[in-house]
Amino acid sequence: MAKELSERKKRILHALVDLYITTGQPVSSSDIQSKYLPEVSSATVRSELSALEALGYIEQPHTSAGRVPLKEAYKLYVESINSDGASMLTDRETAFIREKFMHKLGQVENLSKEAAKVISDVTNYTSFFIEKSLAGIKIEEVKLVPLKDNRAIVLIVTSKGVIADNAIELKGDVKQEYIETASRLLGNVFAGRLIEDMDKFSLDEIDVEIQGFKDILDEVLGILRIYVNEHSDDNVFVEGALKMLDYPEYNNVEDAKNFLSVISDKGSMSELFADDDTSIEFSVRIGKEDSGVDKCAIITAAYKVGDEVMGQAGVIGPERMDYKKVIGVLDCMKKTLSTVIENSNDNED
Amino acid sequence: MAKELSERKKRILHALVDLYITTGQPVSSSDIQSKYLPEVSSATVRSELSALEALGYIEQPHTSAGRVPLKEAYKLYVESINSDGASMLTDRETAFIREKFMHKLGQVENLSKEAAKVISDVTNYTSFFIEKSLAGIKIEEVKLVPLKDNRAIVLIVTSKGVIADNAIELKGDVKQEYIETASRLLGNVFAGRLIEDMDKFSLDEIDVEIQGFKDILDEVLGILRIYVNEHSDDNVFVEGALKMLDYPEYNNVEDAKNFLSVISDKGSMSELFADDDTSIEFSVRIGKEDSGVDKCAIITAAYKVGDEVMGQAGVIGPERMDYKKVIGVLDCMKKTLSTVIENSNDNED
DNA sequence: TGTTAGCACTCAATCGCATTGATTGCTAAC
DNA sequence: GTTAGCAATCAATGCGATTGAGTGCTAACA
Repeated sequence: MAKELSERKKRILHALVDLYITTGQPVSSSDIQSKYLPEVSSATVRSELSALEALGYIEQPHTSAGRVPLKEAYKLYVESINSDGASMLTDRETAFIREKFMHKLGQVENLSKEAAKVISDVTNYTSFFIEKSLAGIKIEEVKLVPLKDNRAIVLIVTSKGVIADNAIELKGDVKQEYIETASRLLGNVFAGRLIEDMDKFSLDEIDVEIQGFKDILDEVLGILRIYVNEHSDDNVFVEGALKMLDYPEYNNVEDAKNFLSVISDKGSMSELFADDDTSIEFSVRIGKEDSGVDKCAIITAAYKVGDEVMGQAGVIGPERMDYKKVIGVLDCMKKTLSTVIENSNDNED
Repeated sequence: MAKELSERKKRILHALVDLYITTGQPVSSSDIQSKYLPEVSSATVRSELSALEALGYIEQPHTSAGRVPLKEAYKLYVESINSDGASMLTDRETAFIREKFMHKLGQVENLSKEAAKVISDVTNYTSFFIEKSLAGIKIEEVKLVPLKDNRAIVLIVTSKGVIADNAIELKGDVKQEYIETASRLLGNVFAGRLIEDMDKFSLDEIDVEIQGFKDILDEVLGILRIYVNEHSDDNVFVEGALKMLDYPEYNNVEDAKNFLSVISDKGSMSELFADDDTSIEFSVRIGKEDSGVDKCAIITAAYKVGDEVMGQAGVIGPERMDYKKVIGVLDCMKKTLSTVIENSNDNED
């Protein structure tokens, strides 16, 4: 990438990618000339294309075919879109996204899934949403609720819902008073803490009036730890996985199968994005060889509430995808989601 | 089906299906003759095949090709397997299934999912498990747990876990005594009832000491109803969906896509089996035209605990699938699962 | 009457070959 | 530096010939 390309080369490259994105076919010099550069001849375009090919931006599938963009060409194309800045969605599309979420207030449960669905619906590509599942969830209260037969339930109220999985066994004499003291104590110890910290939290720090309650504190901590371990995997929502099969790039069963198997495995999905730099707003990756989703481009956006990264949303599509639109949708979704979340936080408090 | 086929016709038909299942190619008269009926000539087989074709058991894709079984042929084939009775699994396979579940005791949570996975792993076909989600779940206790700020949580303990989703707002003065009475009352009213009945349960039947508690009873009933509505859909677990793409029947993207879209939609899956007669142990359906999974055979088994149908497990594969093995696996799974469930019930009580 | 060998017939699949058409690279002129 | 013109290239398409697997039919046989 040493030198800057001439302005005309840039225009030709941009035109080529544009055409290739819409048609999926190798682009000929005359296509470019007639639709994008009527002021010069196709022969001129041809010589420019030769140069661009030598520079590694494009290639020919075979001698008598048009040109196809390579990764470097896409990168340049995406850059130019990003710097463009104009809104890339129609009003109708923006409205569609807004509307989908505005009446979803309160049901934060499936927000991520819904977001993935909307992204996929609007873009017509496969989309995903990776939710950092435990980030920022705070314990509000801990209660001990006695049941029959000397059993009790530990009720853990968090900022995002109630955990009340396990019934625990209480030994010996269970007085009302014991329950109350234990409840109060549990509240004191755990309330206000982040649930994700429970993994490395130690009871040694606390030693106020735990005579006789050590067991139960241990048990609750155990429950919390199990919960953290079981839920620490990121939640991955994939929507529209089958849409990829509509694009000719995946028109053979072998590739399709490979794509779907990566896409539907949460493990490999989390992995695929584990090393993403979430400080960057949008990241575009084109043709990550080793990933198993070869021949794909992946656009991701980091979603934050305050400074905390809540998750990543993104789109997986063919390299020749409609980058403008996708980035537009992710951006719109970002704004809409943060409005929704802020509102719902306000409502809750 | 008016007349019984001659013994030789049956043998030939069975041979044809056998061969077709393993090769996937049209079967010729000489194939059958050399591998299954060496005592006659291929010409004889040919005339028998002619007859079988006239009877609608088989057909030729084109004049100069071998024969391919039709639905009726498969049905007969499956019948003969069923009446066969011999165990159709290797010891190794049986052991594999057993082993997978024996150390899963207690984690009844994902049993259905795991079952589907094992079935798919052993058979190498797409498998599914449809779990009647609410069948037989009984409410054991209902408690009201006060939180801060005049809120409270309704804790519903069932035979299969705890429901504690919603915090409700209590109005006015909340005394300890009120909570206790309400808790007791809620227990009296709801304990012992089946959760699936809550949809049509009415409070009118009860009118003991509900002065002042009508509101809270209504609210709890509301929570239960919402729960029933949200969970009344059957849980559908599909495993190995992509395995179908390994078979040449689904070697074109269009069909593959169609298959996957049916398979991955819980709604259409439940629908597909809604009208199944669950009193039959195994049901085999070959080529259900209208279902969207054309060109498939579906084998299902009903899973019961006592008399209650807990779910249906099954396999979806190409019509020419290894019926012996699949039925064997479903049968083995059936036995293994009922052992596991009985044991885990014993442990619990 | 059922079975068999032999042979002609059929037809999908494959191969080879010529044709087409899109597109380029090159060259010579502007 | 740009352009028109032209030969060269090569995937794709179409078409006819060939192949071969497999059948159906017929006549002879047990």
